[in-house]
Amino acid sequence: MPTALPLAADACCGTAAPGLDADAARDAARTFKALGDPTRVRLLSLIAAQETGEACVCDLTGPVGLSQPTVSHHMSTLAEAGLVTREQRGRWAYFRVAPGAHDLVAGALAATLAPAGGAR
Amino acid sequence: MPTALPLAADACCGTAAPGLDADAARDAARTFKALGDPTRVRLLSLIAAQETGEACVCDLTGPVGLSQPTVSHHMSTLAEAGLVTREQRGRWAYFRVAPGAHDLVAGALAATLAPAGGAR
DNA sequence: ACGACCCATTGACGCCTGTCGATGTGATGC
DNA sequence: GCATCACATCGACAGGCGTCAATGGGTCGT
Repeated sequence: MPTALPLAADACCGTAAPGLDADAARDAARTFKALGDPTRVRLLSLIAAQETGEACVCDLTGPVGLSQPTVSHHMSTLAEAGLVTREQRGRWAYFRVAPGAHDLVAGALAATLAPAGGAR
Repeated sequence: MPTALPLAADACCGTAAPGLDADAARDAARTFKALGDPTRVRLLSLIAAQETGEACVCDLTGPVGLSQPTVSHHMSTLAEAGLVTREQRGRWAYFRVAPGAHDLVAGALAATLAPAGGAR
């Protein structure tokens, strides 16, 4: 719309190094956003804390104190973010922390804090 | 509401290891939530990409293409999360990535994925 | 075959959040 | 002193998100 003026970048503003491009930022934010809810953090930690490394939904509704559809919804979010994997085994759906979950988050963090690769 | 039944946790649900407590989960989620927006990720990466390691608001409004109040609001969010520090120097406010920003996020991640400390 | 069970999906509701324009507060420069 | 600049705050609005009750779709046991 009609904001053609550059808004007076006078004394300040040297326009130096550009950070992440919009795509990379959106990607990193999507990963972080999936962890941006206390319930999801708790769900993920619950799964990680299991001896077997896996848990079904009915294992999780109790500890978090939420309804089954809500937990299912959160698990969908986590799965879509690539943080957990879902395996349908018979009647139950077993979730486990995705193998690359840690690297996924760590990578997003590294990309954010060291956009130039750290070696520039 | 007559829902006195415990909802029948029959075959499944062994109630095994408890993950993070609610407080720790809320704390970790708060950190991740601050990074859960593409704009904030970009702002953070922009600051980190500066040669001097610092940037003022007017350095940031241009690259992200948002209004000054919006950028200021996001910076407040990042500062409140402990990810950036604000230093008022004369007329300008210089932001830089907080010294412990990386550890803050990495710690939250570790707490989430290894609630038992990995050694339990 | 039928009921019981686990889970996902749908529809709806309230709150939180990202965004902007307008205004206020300090500091700088003439 | 007064205009100008940089930034924060306020008020308002739209969209997204978390939550639940109700329903549907597979699977196991009898």
